[in-house]
Amino acid sequence: MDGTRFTRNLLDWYDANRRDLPWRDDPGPYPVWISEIMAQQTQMDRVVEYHRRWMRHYPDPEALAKAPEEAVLKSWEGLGYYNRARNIRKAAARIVDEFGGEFPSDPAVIRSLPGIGEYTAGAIASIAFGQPVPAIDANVLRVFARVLDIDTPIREKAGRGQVEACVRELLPEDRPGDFNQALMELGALVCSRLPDCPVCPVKEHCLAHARGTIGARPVLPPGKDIIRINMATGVLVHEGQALIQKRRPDDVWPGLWEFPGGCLEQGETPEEALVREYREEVELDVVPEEKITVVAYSYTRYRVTMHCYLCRPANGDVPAPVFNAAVEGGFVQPASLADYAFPSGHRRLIDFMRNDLRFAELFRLS
DNA sequence: AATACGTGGGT
DNA sequence: TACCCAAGTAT
Repeated sequence: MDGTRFTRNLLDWYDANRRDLPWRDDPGPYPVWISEIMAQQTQMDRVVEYHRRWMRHYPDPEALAKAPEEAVLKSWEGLGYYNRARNIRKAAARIVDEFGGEFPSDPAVIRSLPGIGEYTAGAIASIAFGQPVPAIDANVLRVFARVLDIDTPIREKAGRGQVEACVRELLPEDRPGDFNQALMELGALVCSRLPDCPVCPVKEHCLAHARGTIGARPVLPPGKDIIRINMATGVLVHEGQALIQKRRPDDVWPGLWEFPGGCLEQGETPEEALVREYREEVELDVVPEEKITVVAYSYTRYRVTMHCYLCRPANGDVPAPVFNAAVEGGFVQPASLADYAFPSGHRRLIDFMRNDLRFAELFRLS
C-alpha cells in the first residue's frame, strides 16, 4: 500500500467532509477531553448538545472540581455509563490540585487520569497537543479490518496489533490529530456497519473491497444473550409528595435517584411484587391504586418491562421510610423531580406522568 | 480474557 | 421483532 497516498486521500476527504463539531474550531485540551469522554460508546450526534451545556456549566477544570457530584450527575443524565461523569470530576480535582488547573500534555500523565484509557489518551494528545500517537477506537478497527482484510476477530490481540502497526506507520507528523479524527470520521460516515464504498476516499487501498470480503469484515465476537426481566415500580404519593431514593455506590446507576420497586419473582403479579418491594426496600405498606403506564427500556444486556403504579399508603399512619436498599431518600414535591438525575426508564415515567392529565393536579400543586 | 457498565438509533 | 452497536474503561 502507498501510505503517503492513503494519508493524503484521507485528509483531503476529511477537510471537505468533516462534521462541524463545537470543539473542532479551537481544540483546547479541556473541551477535547470532555468530548472524548462523552463520545465513549455514544454517537457523536448525541454528544453535541450535552457538550454545549457542559461548557456553559463547567467552563474549565476548576469549575468542574468545585461542582457537587449531584450536579455533575444531573448534567450527565441520559448519557449512561455514569462512572464517566464521576471520573471526569475526580480527574478535574487532580488537574487543579497537581497541575495548577492546566491539563497535562504528557501522554503517560494523561493516561493516568481516571476514566482515561489508551484510546482517550491518544485522542487528547494528538488532537489537543499535536503529538503523533495513535487513537484507535471501534471506527479505526473497523476501517482497518477492511483495509487490511483481517480475518481474525478484530478485538483480539493479533488483529489489534496489525491495526496499531499500520496506524503508526501512516500517522503524519504534521497533522496527527486530524489524521486520527479523519479515520474515525470515515468509520462513522462512510465505512460504517453497512459501508458506502463507492464514495470512500481510500477504496483503492482497501483489500476487502478488492477481494469482495467487505460484508465479512470486521470479524465480530459471538453476541451475548439478552436477559428479559419484568419489574414493578411505584410512585408513592403522600400529602402531595412522592417518595424517591438514591441508589447505592456499588449498584447499577450509582448515585442516581429512583422510585422504589424491583423484579417480579416467579408467579408474582406486578402489584404483588410492588407491595413486597416496598416492604423490603423502605418498610412501608402500600396499595397500588392505579396503573400509570408500562415503560420498556434496556441497560447493558437486560431488556426491562417496567410496570408503573401510582400508590397510596396502606394505613393512615405513615411511618418514616427506612432505606434498606438506598443511601438516602425522602418525599419530594413532584415538580422538583426535574432536579434529580434518574435512570432513563424512571425519567420516562416522570415525563409520562407530567404529560398525562390524570396527574396534572399532582404536578400543579407542587 | 471476560464482564459490567446505559442509552438510543438503525436495519 | 430482534438484533447490532456507538470516538471505551475499569476490574
